[in-house]
Amino acid sequence: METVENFLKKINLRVTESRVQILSFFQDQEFALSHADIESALSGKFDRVTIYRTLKSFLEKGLIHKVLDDSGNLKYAICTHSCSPEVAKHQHQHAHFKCAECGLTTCLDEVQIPTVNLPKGFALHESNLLVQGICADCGKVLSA
Amino acid sequence: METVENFLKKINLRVTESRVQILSFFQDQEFALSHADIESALSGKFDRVTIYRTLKSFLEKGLIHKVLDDSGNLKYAICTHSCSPEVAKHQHQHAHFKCAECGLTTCLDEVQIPTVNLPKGFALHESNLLVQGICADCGKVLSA
DNA sequence: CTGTGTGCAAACACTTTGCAGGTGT
DNA sequence: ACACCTGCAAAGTGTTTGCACACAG
Repeated sequence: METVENFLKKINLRVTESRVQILSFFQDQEFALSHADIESALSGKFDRVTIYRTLKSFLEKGLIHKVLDDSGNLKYAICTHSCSPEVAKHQHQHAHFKCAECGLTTCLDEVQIPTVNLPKGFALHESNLLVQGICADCGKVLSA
Repeated sequence: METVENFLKKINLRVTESRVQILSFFQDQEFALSHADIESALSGKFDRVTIYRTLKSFLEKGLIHKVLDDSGNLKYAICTHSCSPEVAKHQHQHAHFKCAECGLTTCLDEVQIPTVNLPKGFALHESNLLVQGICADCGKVLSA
């Protein structure tokens, strides 16, 4: 078992209150989080700017990854074991589902993104698949 | 052969200078365009706000579709024949490639996005696949 | 002690809204 | 003539930067 504190140390980030709380929040959540989500969840405890900077350093260390959104507001989700921070340039193959009704975005760990055949000379870094629709919970409410 | 003017009439949009020029620009481009791209290409001819509103009405009419971007800035691309504006809710299955070096985003028409198996009760509306890497042109320059 | 992180203020960038006047049909 | 579209101004929202102080190592 790995504490959040040890995890931060391991990747050479100083253990500060905001990092611990934000990272813990990511671990508790099963949904992708936007800056606004974090800000309101930790309401008032930290400055907006600190949250921006914390997200940026987590991104650089490979702790979290971007989750695309069709509204233009990026979200972030914690990297699973498959994205180890040790590897500088690891391949991300992320699939996510966003519900148009409740707006929540979940990771679809089981979905395999096929390797696309790029034209000659193209190099692949990363693939992101965003599936949009209505989740089971919202579907029930809508049809009721 | 279909003129831009006739196309606009067919979908019940008034034929105005800004719509004609923006739609023509989309047709001429093989890349997805952001609001800023359009603004600078048509520099000064139209107000920023007009461009926002034009994009919005094109979107509503199904003339263009959103293209996801990992920078948070949405881009747009013209819908091909497969997205007819007549169909109110047509399935979009778009795959795009974005070059990390030049930043250009191209449609990958030939790539098939597999239908993902969603959990029970989930309804699918749309799938977007964004593949990122280095395009052939930038690859040459970088290795030179 | 030293370098990094934080909070505050301000700048900057992006998008939306209200309104008056102009234009397409 | 009438409804719709445009431009301008302003407000709203999201993000970045500079600087002084605080804190982790």
